Amino acid sequence: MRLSKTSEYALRILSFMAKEPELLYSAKFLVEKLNISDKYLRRLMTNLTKSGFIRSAQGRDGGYSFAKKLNDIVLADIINSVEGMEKYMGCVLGFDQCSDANPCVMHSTWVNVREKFNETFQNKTLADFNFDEINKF
Amino acid sequence: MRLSKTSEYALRILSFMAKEPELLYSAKFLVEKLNISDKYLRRLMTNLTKSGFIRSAQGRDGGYSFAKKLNDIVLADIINSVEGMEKYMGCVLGFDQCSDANPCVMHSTWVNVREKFNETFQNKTLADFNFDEINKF
DNA sequence: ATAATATACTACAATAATGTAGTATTTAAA
DNA sequence: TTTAAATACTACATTATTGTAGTATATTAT
Repeated sequence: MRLSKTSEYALRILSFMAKEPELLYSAKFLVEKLNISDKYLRRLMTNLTKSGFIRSAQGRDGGYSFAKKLNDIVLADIINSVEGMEKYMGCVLGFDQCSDANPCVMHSTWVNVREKFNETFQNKTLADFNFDEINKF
Repeated sequence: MRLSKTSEYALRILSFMAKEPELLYSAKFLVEKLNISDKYLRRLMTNLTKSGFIRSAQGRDGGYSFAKKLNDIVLADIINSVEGMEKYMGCVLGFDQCSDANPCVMHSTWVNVREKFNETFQNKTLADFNFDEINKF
């Protein structure tokens, strides 16, 4: 029930950009706004660019902008691009061999919770958030 | 959507003991069965004893047994005793200041997922698992 | 040309989480 | 009284995650 900083940051960056999806955002500007260290953010931007969510414009006045429509950017795909959803889909008791066919005692209970997460992240895109409401972050 | 090893182990130990809740389990036996290092397990047992889930019988032929009825052992309380549920209840974007009153853009979506986890762990006790089924772990 | 901004590396530092080692003491069955 | 098994510490080792530093090169508006 917690994502890694890497996943948090990736979502934080893209959801921030999604508020004004037509703009071009410099790494410098994002660093100032999002409280993420410069090098860490740039490393993530490289991943997100390679994964095709954003494109980079090099040279003076360059920066990053969306390479896809917001409704084509699925949250689970963002996680996958920076570290992989599987990381979050393991057995609650930590048994590697646990599966539907070979379940631990808490398997069905946990699958229930886990699928709520998975479905939400598979079904939500960046277009599904209402940026007009008074959201501070 | 992932618990720490500490939480995993605590649940692993207690759910193992719950299969035969009347028995006394030595630390040595649990270590052999559960693939958790000796010192780490003992440290956890001390926590779980202090929290009142189990009691320790010292001396020769000692070990651990339940100090409560299984239906009084709530999963969330186990997590709380070893590290705290709050750890799993934070903002998905990692904003400390994010709250119902002061939400991030993904707040309502995340609360939805988070509460599924929270409710499940607040409502399930060790008595709610069917140990008669063919669960390998 | 210069300046701002990007890419692409490599390497190291700091912190948090997990795991291991050791030593001394207490308890209670046999 | 001996012994197995507990408590209660302290300290260190390993690994993973997160964060920082530096250097070299490419791109494009001005």
